[in-house]
Amino acid sequence: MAVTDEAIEKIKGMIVSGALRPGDRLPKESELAADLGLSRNSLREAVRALSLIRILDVRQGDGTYVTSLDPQLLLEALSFVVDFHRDDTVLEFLAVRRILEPAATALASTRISEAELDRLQAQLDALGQEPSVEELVACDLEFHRGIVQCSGNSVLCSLLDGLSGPTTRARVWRGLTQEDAVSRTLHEHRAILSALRDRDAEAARSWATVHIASVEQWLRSTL
Amino acid sequence: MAVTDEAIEKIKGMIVSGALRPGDRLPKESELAADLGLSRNSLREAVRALSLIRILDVRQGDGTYVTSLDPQLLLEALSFVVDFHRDDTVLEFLAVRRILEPAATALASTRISEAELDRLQAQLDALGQEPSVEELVACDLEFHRGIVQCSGNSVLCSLLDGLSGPTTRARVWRGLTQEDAVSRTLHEHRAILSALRDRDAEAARSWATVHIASVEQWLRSTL
DNA sequence: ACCCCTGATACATCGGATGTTTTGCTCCGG
DNA sequence: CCGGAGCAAAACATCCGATGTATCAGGGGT
Repeated sequence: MAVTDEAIEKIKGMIVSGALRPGDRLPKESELAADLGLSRNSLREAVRALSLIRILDVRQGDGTYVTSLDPQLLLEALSFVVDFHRDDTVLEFLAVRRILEPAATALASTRISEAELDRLQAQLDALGQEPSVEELVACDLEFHRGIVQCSGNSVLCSLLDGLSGPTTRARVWRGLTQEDAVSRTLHEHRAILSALRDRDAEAARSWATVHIASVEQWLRSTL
Repeated sequence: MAVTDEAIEKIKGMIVSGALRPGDRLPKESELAADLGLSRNSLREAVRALSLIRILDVRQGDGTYVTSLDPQLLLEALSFVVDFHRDDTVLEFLAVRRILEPAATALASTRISEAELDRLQAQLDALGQEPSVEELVACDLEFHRGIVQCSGNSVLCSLLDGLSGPTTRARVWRGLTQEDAVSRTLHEHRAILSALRDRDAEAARSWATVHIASVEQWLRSTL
Protein backbone atom coordinates (compact mmCIF):
# COMPACT_ATOMS: atom_id res chain seq x y z
CA MET A 1 0.00 0.00 0.00
CA ALA A 2 1.16 3.49 -0.75
CA VAL A 3 2.56 5.53 2.10
CA THR A 4 -0.17 8.11 1.68
CA ASP A 5 -2.88 5.49 2.04
CA GLU A 6 -1.09 4.15 5.09
CA ALA A 7 -1.11 7.63 6.54
CA ILE A 8 -4.83 7.96 5.90
CA GLU A 9 -5.45 4.67 7.68
CA LYS A 10 -3.21 5.62 10.59
CA ILE A 11 -4.89 8.97 11.09
CA LYS A 12 -8.26 7.28 10.83
CA GLY A 13 -7.10 4.76 13.39
CA MET A 14 -5.98 7.47 15.78
CA ILE A 15 -9.41 9.05 15.59
CA VAL A 16 -11.45 5.85 15.79
CA SER A 17 -9.38 4.52 18.67
CA GLY A 18 -9.88 7.73 20.58
CA ALA A 19 -6.26 8.84 20.59
CA LEU A 20 -7.50 11.88 18.72
CA ARG A 21 -10.85 13.29 19.80
CA PRO A 22 -13.16 15.73 18.06
CA GLY A 23 -11.69 19.20 18.24
CA ASP A 24 -8.21 17.96 18.99
CA ARG A 25 -5.28 19.49 17.23
CA LEU A 26 -2.87 17.36 15.27
CA PRO A 27 0.88 17.70 15.64
CA LYS A 28 2.30 20.08 13.11
CA GLU A 29 2.94 18.76 9.62
CA SER A 30 6.63 18.17 10.02
CA GLU A 31 6.29 16.35 13.33
CA LEU A 32 3.38 14.18 12.24
CA ALA A 33 5.19 13.35 9.03
CA ALA A 34 8.23 12.28 11.02
CA ASP A 35 6.08 10.23 13.40
CA LEU A 36 4.33 8.41 10.58
CA GLY A 37 7.57 7.98 8.68
CA LEU A 38 6.85 9.83 5.46
CA SER A 39 7.49 13.14 3.80
CA ARG A 40 5.46 16.26 4.37
CA ASN A 41 4.22 16.20 0.79
CA SER A 42 2.78 12.73 1.16
CA LEU A 43 1.27 13.56 4.52
CA ARG A 44 -0.32 16.64 3.03
CA GLU A 45 -2.07 14.47 0.45
CA ALA A 46 -3.53 12.34 3.23
CA VAL A 47 -4.63 15.36 5.23
CA ARG A 48 -6.16 16.98 2.17
CA ALA A 49 -8.15 13.84 1.40
CA LEU A 50 -9.50 13.63 4.95
CA SER A 51 -10.23 17.33 4.81
CA LEU A 52 -12.42 16.90 1.73
CA ILE A 53 -14.73 14.56 3.59
CA ARG A 54 -14.77 16.82 6.63
CA ILE A 55 -12.80 14.58 8.96
CA LEU A 56 -10.07 17.16 9.39
CA ASP A 57 -10.16 20.93 9.34
CA VAL A 58 -6.96 22.66 8.28
CA ARG A 59 -6.50 26.33 9.11
CA GLN A 60 -3.59 28.10 7.56
CA GLY A 61 -1.40 29.80 10.11
CA ASP A 62 -3.08 27.92 12.93
CA GLY A 63 -3.02 24.15 12.68
CA THR A 64 -4.96 21.06 11.69
CA TYR A 65 -7.87 19.94 13.84
CA VAL A 66 -10.25 17.01 14.04
CA THR A 67 -13.75 18.20 13.22
CA SER A 68 -16.74 17.62 15.47
CA LEU A 69 -17.44 14.41 13.50
CA ASP A 70 -21.14 15.22 13.70
CA PRO A 71 -23.27 13.13 11.34
CA GLN A 72 -24.47 16.38 9.89
CA LEU A 73 -20.94 17.39 9.00
CA LEU A 74 -19.75 14.05 7.73
CA LEU A 75 -22.77 13.44 5.54
CA GLU A 76 -22.26 16.84 3.99
CA ALA A 77 -19.65 15.10 1.90
CA LEU A 78 -22.50 13.04 0.53
CA SER A 79 -23.87 15.92 -1.48
CA PHE A 80 -20.45 16.36 -3.05
CA VAL A 81 -20.57 12.76 -4.20
CA VAL A 82 -24.17 12.97 -5.35
CA ASP A 83 -23.26 15.84 -7.64
CA PHE A 84 -21.30 13.42 -9.78
CA HIS A 85 -24.20 11.18 -10.58
CA ARG A 86 -25.57 11.18 -14.05
CA ASP A 87 -29.14 11.83 -15.00
CA ASP A 88 -29.95 8.18 -15.51
CA THR A 89 -29.62 7.48 -11.79
CA VAL A 90 -31.79 10.35 -10.60
CA LEU A 91 -34.79 8.06 -10.48
CA GLU A 92 -33.00 5.73 -8.11
CA PHE A 93 -32.11 8.58 -5.79
CA LEU A 94 -35.67 9.78 -5.97
CA ALA A 95 -36.93 6.30 -5.09
CA VAL A 96 -34.80 6.32 -1.96
CA ARG A 97 -36.10 9.73 -1.08
CA ARG A 98 -39.59 8.42 -1.57
CA ILE A 99 -38.89 5.92 1.15
CA LEU A 100 -37.18 8.24 3.59
CA GLU A 101 -39.12 11.44 3.27
CA PRO A 102 -42.57 10.07 4.19
CA ALA A 103 -41.07 8.26 7.16
CA ALA A 104 -39.31 11.42 8.30
CA THR A 105 -42.48 13.45 7.86
CA ALA A 106 -44.45 10.94 9.91
CA LEU A 107 -41.87 11.09 12.65
CA ALA A 108 -41.99 14.87 12.61
CA SER A 109 -45.75 14.88 13.07
CA THR A 110 -45.38 13.72 16.65
CA ARG A 111 -42.48 15.97 17.57
CA ILE A 112 -42.90 19.24 15.69
CA SER A 113 -43.54 22.29 17.84
CA GLU A 114 -46.26 24.88 17.38
CA ALA A 115 -43.62 27.51 16.76
CA GLU A 116 -42.10 25.47 13.97
CA LEU A 117 -45.54 24.89 12.45
CA ASP A 118 -46.15 28.62 12.44
CA ARG A 119 -42.76 29.24 10.89
CA LEU A 120 -43.47 26.81 8.06
CA GLN A 121 -46.89 28.34 7.57
CA ALA A 122 -45.40 31.79 7.30
CA GLN A 123 -42.87 30.52 4.83
CA LEU A 124 -45.56 29.09 2.58
CA ASP A 125 -47.60 32.26 2.85
CA ALA A 126 -44.59 34.35 1.92
CA LEU A 127 -44.55 32.65 -1.46
CA GLY A 128 -46.93 34.48 -3.73
CA GLN A 129 -49.37 33.02 -6.22
CA GLU A 130 -46.89 33.31 -9.06
CA PRO A 131 -43.53 32.24 -7.73
CA SER A 132 -40.58 31.88 -10.05
CA VAL A 133 -39.14 28.44 -10.53
CA GLU A 134 -36.08 29.43 -8.50
CA GLU A 135 -38.25 30.60 -5.61
CA LEU A 136 -40.30 27.44 -5.72
CA VAL A 137 -37.24 25.21 -5.67
CA ALA A 138 -35.74 27.13 -2.74
CA CYS A 139 -39.04 27.01 -0.88
CA ASP A 140 -39.48 23.32 -1.54
CA LEU A 141 -36.02 22.57 -0.24
CA GLU A 142 -36.45 24.71 2.84
CA PHE A 143 -39.90 23.37 3.60
CA HIS A 144 -38.86 19.75 3.60
CA ARG A 145 -35.64 20.47 5.42
CA GLY A 146 -37.56 22.18 8.16
CA ILE A 147 -39.87 19.22 8.58
CA VAL A 148 -37.17 16.60 8.49
CA GLN A 149 -35.19 18.44 11.13
CA CYS A 150 -38.13 17.87 13.44
CA SER A 151 -37.81 14.13 13.02
CA GLY A 152 -35.21 14.26 15.76
CA ASN A 153 -32.77 12.12 13.80
CA SER A 154 -29.78 14.08 12.57
CA VAL A 155 -28.52 11.20 10.46
CA LEU A 156 -31.81 10.97 8.66
CA CYS A 157 -31.86 14.72 8.24
CA SER A 158 -28.36 14.90 6.78
CA LEU A 159 -28.97 11.94 4.53
CA LEU A 160 -32.07 13.49 3.02
CA ASP A 161 -30.28 16.78 2.73
CA GLY A 162 -27.56 15.13 0.72
CA LEU A 163 -29.91 13.13 -1.46
CA SER A 164 -32.17 16.06 -2.19
CA GLY A 165 -29.29 18.39 -2.77
CA PRO A 166 -29.48 21.38 -5.05
CA THR A 167 -28.22 19.52 -8.05
CA THR A 168 -30.75 16.73 -7.96
CA ARG A 169 -33.53 19.11 -7.16
CA ALA A 170 -32.49 21.55 -9.82
CA ARG A 171 -32.44 18.80 -12.40
CA VAL A 172 -35.88 17.69 -11.41
CA TRP A 173 -37.37 21.11 -11.68
CA ARG A 174 -35.47 22.32 -14.67
CA GLY A 175 -37.83 23.18 -17.41
CA LEU A 176 -40.81 22.52 -15.24
CA THR A 177 -43.02 25.40 -16.13
CA GLN A 178 -46.35 23.68 -16.27
CA GLU A 179 -48.68 25.81 -14.25
CA ASP A 180 -50.65 22.93 -12.80
CA ALA A 181 -47.52 21.30 -11.44
CA VAL A 182 -46.62 24.46 -9.56
CA SER A 183 -50.02 24.91 -8.02
CA ARG A 184 -50.24 21.24 -7.21
CA THR A 185 -46.93 21.40 -5.41
CA LEU A 186 -48.12 24.34 -3.35
CA HIS A 187 -51.32 22.51 -2.55
CA GLU A 188 -49.45 19.42 -1.44
CA HIS A 189 -47.20 21.48 0.79
CA ARG A 190 -50.22 22.92 2.53
CA ALA A 191 -51.75 19.48 2.90
CA ILE A 192 -48.58 18.16 4.52
CA LEU A 193 -48.50 21.08 6.90
CA SER A 194 -52.13 20.59 7.75
CA ALA A 195 -51.56 16.94 8.57
CA LEU A 196 -48.65 17.88 10.78
CA ARG A 197 -50.80 20.38 12.63
CA ASP A 198 -53.37 17.65 13.21
CA ARG A 199 -50.60 15.38 14.52
CA ASP A 200 -51.84 12.86 12.01
CA ALA A 201 -48.80 10.75 11.22
CA GLU A 202 -50.48 8.57 8.61
CA ALA A 203 -51.91 11.52 6.73
CA ALA A 204 -48.57 13.27 6.82
CA ARG A 205 -46.83 10.16 5.53
CA SER A 206 -49.33 9.72 2.76
CA TRP A 207 -49.19 13.30 1.59
CA ALA A 208 -45.41 13.19 1.56
CA THR A 209 -45.55 10.03 -0.52
CA VAL A 210 -48.00 11.59 -2.92
CA HIS A 211 -45.85 14.66 -3.15
CA ILE A 212 -42.73 12.78 -4.16
CA ALA A 213 -44.57 10.26 -6.30
CA SER A 214 -45.98 13.07 -8.41
CA VAL A 215 -42.51 14.42 -9.04
CA GLU A 216 -41.30 10.91 -9.79
CA GLN A 217 -44.14 10.31 -12.21
CA TRP A 218 -43.52 13.54 -14.03
CA LEU A 219 -39.83 12.80 -14.25
CA ARG A 220 -40.44 9.28 -15.48
CA SER A 221 -42.74 10.52 -18.21
CA THR A 222 -40.22 12.99 -19.55
CA LEU A 223 -37.21 10.68 -19.69
CA MET B 1 -9.82 29.73 -2.13
CA ALA B 2 -6.73 27.59 -2.08
CA VAL B 3 -5.32 26.45 -5.41
CA THR B 4 -5.87 22.83 -4.46
CA ASP B 5 -9.54 23.42 -3.75
CA GLU B 6 -9.80 25.23 -7.04
CA ALA B 7 -8.27 22.23 -8.74
CA ILE B 8 -10.78 19.92 -7.08
CA GLU B 9 -13.63 22.10 -8.28
CA LYS B 10 -12.22 22.32 -11.78
CA ILE B 11 -11.77 18.58 -12.10
CA LYS B 12 -15.26 18.09 -10.70
CA GLY B 13 -16.52 20.58 -13.24
CA MET B 14 -14.83 18.75 -16.08
CA ILE B 15 -16.53 15.55 -15.07
CA VAL B 16 -19.96 17.00 -14.37
CA SER B 17 -19.96 18.99 -17.59
CA GLY B 18 -19.11 15.89 -19.55
CA ALA B 19 -15.69 17.03 -20.72
CA LEU B 20 -14.39 14.00 -18.87
CA ARG B 21 -16.48 10.85 -19.06
CA PRO B 22 -16.37 7.71 -16.95
CA GLY B 23 -13.33 5.68 -17.87
CA ASP B 24 -11.57 8.60 -19.49
CA ARG B 25 -7.93 9.17 -18.80
CA LEU B 26 -6.71 12.47 -17.44
CA PRO B 27 -3.74 14.28 -18.92
CA LYS B 28 -0.56 13.36 -17.14
CA GLU B 29 0.22 15.11 -13.89
CA SER B 30 2.63 17.63 -15.28
CA GLU B 31 0.36 18.63 -18.16
CA LEU B 32 -2.79 18.88 -16.08
CA ALA B 33 -0.92 20.88 -13.48
CA ALA B 34 0.25 23.28 -16.15
CA ASP B 35 -3.25 23.55 -17.62
CA LEU B 36 -4.81 24.31 -14.26
CA GLY B 37 -1.99 26.65 -13.33
CA LEU B 38 -0.58 25.01 -10.24
CA SER B 39 2.28 22.78 -9.18
CA ARG B 40 2.30 19.03 -9.40
CA ASN B 41 2.32 18.68 -5.63
CA SER B 42 -0.83 20.73 -5.23
CA LEU B 43 -2.52 18.90 -8.06
CA ARG B 44 -1.59 15.60 -6.49
CA GLU B 45 -3.39 16.64 -3.31
CA ALA B 46 -6.53 17.30 -5.32
CA VAL B 47 -6.26 14.03 -7.19
CA ARG B 48 -5.64 12.11 -3.98
CA ALA B 49 -8.72 13.62 -2.37
CA LEU B 50 -10.90 12.71 -5.33
CA SER B 51 -9.34 9.29 -5.34
CA LEU B 52 -10.37 8.69 -1.74
CA ILE B 53 -14.01 9.12 -2.62
CA ARG B 54 -13.64 6.98 -5.73
CA ILE B 55 -14.08 9.70 -8.30
CA LEU B 56 -10.64 9.09 -9.75
CA ASP B 57 -8.56 5.96 -10.01
CA VAL B 58 -4.80 6.45 -10.13
CA ARG B 59 -2.60 3.65 -11.39
CA GLN B 60 1.10 4.00 -10.95
CA GLY B 61 3.01 3.64 -14.18
CA ASP B 62 -0.18 3.96 -16.20
CA GLY B 63 -2.22 7.06 -15.62
CA THR B 64 -5.17 8.58 -13.80
CA TYR B 65 -8.66 7.64 -14.88
CA VAL B 66 -12.21 8.69 -14.09
CA THR B 67 -14.00 5.80 -12.40
CA SER B 68 -17.28 4.37 -13.60
CA LEU B 69 -19.07 6.79 -11.25
CA ASP B 70 -21.52 4.03 -10.40
CA PRO B 71 -23.67 4.79 -7.35
CA GLN B 72 -22.32 1.60 -5.87
CA LEU B 73 -18.76 2.85 -6.16
CA LEU B 74 -19.37 6.39 -5.00
CA LEU B 75 -21.41 5.38 -2.00
CA GLU B 76 -18.65 3.02 -0.98
CA ALA B 77 -17.03 6.11 0.45
CA LEU B 78 -20.00 6.30 2.76
CA SER B 79 -18.84 3.35 4.79
CA PHE B 80 -15.49 5.06 5.26
CA VAL B 81 -17.27 8.05 6.73
CA VAL B 82 -19.60 5.95 8.84
CA ASP B 83 -16.62 4.32 10.49
CA PHE B 84 -15.86 7.61 12.20
CA HIS B 85 -19.13 7.86 14.02
CA ARG B 86 -19.18 7.41 17.71
CA ASP B 87 -21.31 4.96 19.60
CA ASP B 88 -23.85 7.56 20.64
CA THR B 89 -25.06 7.96 17.07
CA VAL B 90 -25.47 4.26 16.32
CA LEU B 91 -29.11 4.44 17.29
CA GLU B 92 -29.73 7.14 14.72
CA PHE B 93 -28.11 5.08 12.01
CA LEU B 94 -30.13 2.10 13.08
CA ALA B 95 -33.31 4.16 12.92
CA VAL B 96 -32.57 5.06 9.32
CA ARG B 97 -31.89 1.44 8.54
CA ARG B 98 -35.21 0.58 10.12
CA ILE B 99 -36.85 2.80 7.55
CA LEU B 100 -34.92 1.63 4.52
CA GLU B 101 -34.50 -2.06 5.09
CA PRO B 102 -38.21 -2.98 5.32
CA ALA B 103 -38.93 -0.93 2.23
CA ALA B 104 -36.10 -2.61 0.36
CA THR B 105 -37.27 -6.04 1.50
CA ALA B 106 -40.79 -5.30 0.34
CA LEU B 107 -39.49 -4.19 -3.04
CA ALA B 108 -37.44 -7.36 -3.29
CA SER B 109 -40.47 -9.55 -2.66
CA THR B 110 -41.85 -8.73 -6.10
CA ARG B 111 -38.58 -8.97 -8.00
CA ILE B 112 -36.53 -11.71 -6.39
CA SER B 113 -35.88 -14.79 -8.54
CA GLU B 114 -36.38 -18.40 -7.53
CA ALA B 115 -32.66 -19.00 -7.95
CA GLU B 116 -31.87 -16.22 -5.52
CA LEU B 117 -34.41 -17.54 -3.05
CA ASP B 118 -32.76 -20.95 -3.19
CA ARG B 119 -29.35 -19.39 -2.73
CA LEU B 120 -30.47 -17.53 0.38
CA GLN B 121 -32.11 -20.68 1.69
CA ALA B 122 -28.91 -22.65 1.20
CA GLN B 123 -26.97 -19.93 2.95
CA LEU B 124 -29.22 -20.07 5.99
CA ASP B 125 -29.07 -23.87 6.04
CA ALA B 126 -25.29 -23.80 5.89
CA LEU B 127 -25.26 -22.05 9.24
CA GLY B 128 -25.42 -24.70 11.93
CA GLN B 129 -27.44 -24.67 15.11
CA GLU B 130 -24.56 -23.24 17.11
CA PRO B 131 -22.94 -20.55 14.98
CA SER B 132 -20.22 -18.37 16.40
CA VAL B 133 -20.93 -14.68 16.75
CA GLU B 134 -18.59 -13.95 13.86
CA GLU B 135 -20.41 -16.40 11.63
CA LEU B 136 -23.76 -14.97 12.58
CA VAL B 137 -22.68 -11.42 11.85
CA ALA B 138 -21.26 -12.41 8.48
CA CYS B 139 -24.40 -14.38 7.66
CA ASP B 140 -26.66 -11.54 8.75
CA LEU B 141 -24.77 -9.08 6.56
CA GLU B 142 -24.76 -11.37 3.55
CA PHE B 143 -28.42 -12.30 3.94
CA HIS B 144 -29.65 -8.73 3.96
CA ARG B 145 -27.28 -7.67 1.23
CA GLY B 146 -28.59 -10.44 -0.98
CA ILE B 147 -32.16 -9.34 -0.45
CA VAL B 148 -31.56 -5.66 -0.90
CA GLN B 149 -29.73 -6.27 -4.16
CA CYS B 150 -32.99 -7.70 -5.46
CA SER B 151 -34.75 -4.42 -4.81
CA GLY B 152 -33.48 -3.29 -8.18
CA ASN B 153 -32.24 0.02 -6.83
CA SER B 154 -28.46 0.23 -6.69
CA VAL B 155 -28.52 3.50 -4.77
CA LEU B 156 -30.68 1.98 -2.08
CA CYS B 157 -28.46 -1.08 -2.02
CA SER B 158 -25.24 0.88 -1.63
CA LEU B 159 -26.75 3.17 0.95
CA LEU B 160 -27.85 0.29 3.14
CA ASP B 161 -24.52 -1.36 2.59
CA GLY B 162 -22.75 1.69 3.88
CA LEU B 163 -25.08 2.23 6.81
CA SER B 164 -24.95 -1.38 7.91
CA GLY B 165 -21.24 -1.61 7.42
CA PRO B 166 -19.03 -3.94 9.38
CA THR B 167 -18.26 -1.43 12.06
CA THR B 168 -21.82 -0.60 12.94
CA ARG B 169 -22.85 -4.20 12.77
CA ALA B 170 -19.90 -5.36 14.81
CA ARG B 171 -20.69 -2.84 17.50
CA VAL B 172 -24.27 -3.99 17.64
CA TRP B 173 -23.37 -7.59 18.03
CA ARG B 174 -20.40 -7.14 20.29
CA GLY B 175 -20.99 -8.95 23.52
CA LEU B 176 -24.23 -10.36 22.28
CA THR B 177 -24.01 -13.89 23.54
CA GLN B 178 -27.53 -14.36 24.71
CA GLU B 179 -28.69 -17.62 23.24
CA ASP B 180 -32.28 -16.54 22.69
CA ALA B 181 -31.18 -13.54 20.65
CA VAL B 182 -29.21 -15.77 18.31
CA SER B 183 -32.03 -18.22 17.77
CA ARG B 184 -34.51 -15.43 17.40
CA THR B 185 -32.38 -13.83 14.70
CA LEU B 186 -32.22 -17.11 12.80
CA HIS B 187 -35.96 -17.53 13.15
CA GLU B 188 -36.58 -14.01 11.83
CA HIS B 189 -34.32 -14.63 8.87
CA ARG B 190 -36.32 -17.70 7.95
CA ALA B 191 -39.57 -15.78 8.35
CA ILE B 192 -38.34 -13.04 6.01
CA LEU B 193 -37.28 -15.60 3.44
CA SER B 194 -40.62 -17.37 3.73
CA ALA B 195 -42.48 -14.12 3.11
CA LEU B 196 -40.32 -13.43 0.07
CA ARG B 197 -41.09 -16.88 -1.30
CA ASP B 198 -44.78 -16.15 -0.87
CA ARG B 199 -44.33 -12.85 -2.73
CA ASP B 200 -46.00 -11.25 0.26
CA ALA B 201 -44.63 -7.71 0.32
CA GLU B 202 -46.41 -6.65 3.48
CA ALA B 203 -45.31 -9.70 5.43
CA ALA B 204 -41.74 -9.25 4.23
CA ARG B 205 -41.81 -5.59 5.25
CA SER B 206 -43.20 -6.40 8.65
CA TRP B 207 -40.72 -9.15 9.41
CA ALA B 208 -37.87 -6.92 8.37
CA THR B 209 -39.17 -4.21 10.66
CA VAL B 210 -39.50 -6.64 13.53
CA HIS B 211 -36.03 -7.91 12.85
CA ILE B 212 -34.39 -4.52 13.08
CA ALA B 213 -36.62 -3.31 15.88
CA SER B 214 -35.53 -6.21 18.04
CA VAL B 215 -31.90 -5.28 17.53
CA GLU B 216 -32.75 -1.67 18.23
CA GLN B 217 -34.59 -2.54 21.39
CA TRP B 218 -31.76 -4.68 22.67
CA LEU B 219 -29.26 -1.95 21.88
CA ARG B 220 -31.37 0.69 23.55
CA SER B 221 -31.68 -1.35 26.69
CA THR B 222 -27.94 -1.85 27.01
CA LEU B 223 -26.90 1.77 26.51
C1' DA C 1 3.96 -17.80 -33.13
C1' DC C 2 5.34 -17.21 -28.43
C1' DC C 3 8.11 -15.51 -24.62
C1' DC C 4 11.45 -12.51 -22.40
C1' DC C 5 13.79 -8.32 -22.04
C1' DT C 6 14.20 -3.51 -22.38
C1' DG C 7 13.06 1.30 -22.95
C1' DA C 8 9.61 4.82 -22.52
C1' DT C 9 6.00 6.65 -19.79
C1' DA C 10 3.69 8.10 -15.72
C1' DC C 11 2.85 8.05 -11.02
C1' DA C 12 5.32 7.90 -5.99
C1' DT C 13 8.14 9.93 -2.81
C1' DC C 14 11.29 12.89 -1.05
C1' DG C 15 13.84 17.22 0.74
C1' DG C 16 14.30 21.93 0.80
C1' DA C 17 13.07 26.82 -0.12
C1' DT C 18 9.85 30.52 0.03
C1' DG C 19 5.28 32.80 0.55
C1' DT C 20 0.92 33.69 3.36
C1' DT C 21 -2.07 33.61 7.17
C1' DT C 22 -3.08 33.45 11.85
C1' DT C 23 -1.98 34.02 16.57
C1' DG C 24 -0.29 36.13 20.38
C1' DC C 25 2.77 39.03 22.59
C1' DT C 26 5.05 43.38 23.22
C1' DC C 27 5.22 48.13 23.37
C1' DC C 28 3.42 52.66 23.36
C1' DG C 29 -0.09 56.15 24.12
C1' DG C 30 -4.16 57.65 26.65
C1' DC D 1 -4.58 50.46 34.17
C1' DC D 2 -6.51 49.72 29.62
C1' DG D 3 -6.51 49.39 24.73
C1' DG D 4 -4.78 49.45 20.12
C1' DA D 5 -0.94 49.19 16.70
C1' DG D 6 2.77 46.70 15.30
C1' DC D 7 6.06 43.00 15.34
C1' DA D 8 7.63 38.20 15.61
C1' DA D 9 6.84 33.35 15.82
C1' DA D 10 4.26 29.33 14.36
C1' DA D 11 2.03 26.67 10.96
C1' DC D 12 0.12 25.78 6.73
C1' DA D 13 0.47 26.76 1.25
C1' DT D 14 2.94 26.35 -2.71
C1' DC D 15 6.50 25.44 -5.59
C1' DC D 16 10.79 23.24 -7.70
C1' DG D 17 13.77 19.61 -8.96
C1' DA D 18 15.53 14.98 -8.31
C1' DT D 19 15.10 10.16 -7.81
C1' DG D 20 12.54 5.72 -7.18
C1' DT D 21 9.11 2.40 -8.98
C1' DA D 22 5.36 0.23 -11.48
C1' DT D 23 3.18 -0.46 -16.01
C1' DC D 24 2.91 -1.10 -20.83
C1' DA D 25 4.34 -1.68 -25.47
C1' DG D 26 7.50 -3.12 -28.74
C1' DG D 27 11.68 -5.48 -30.28
C1' DG D 28 14.49 -9.51 -30.46
C1' DG D 29 15.43 -14.27 -29.69
C1' DT D 30 13.87 -19.11 -29.81
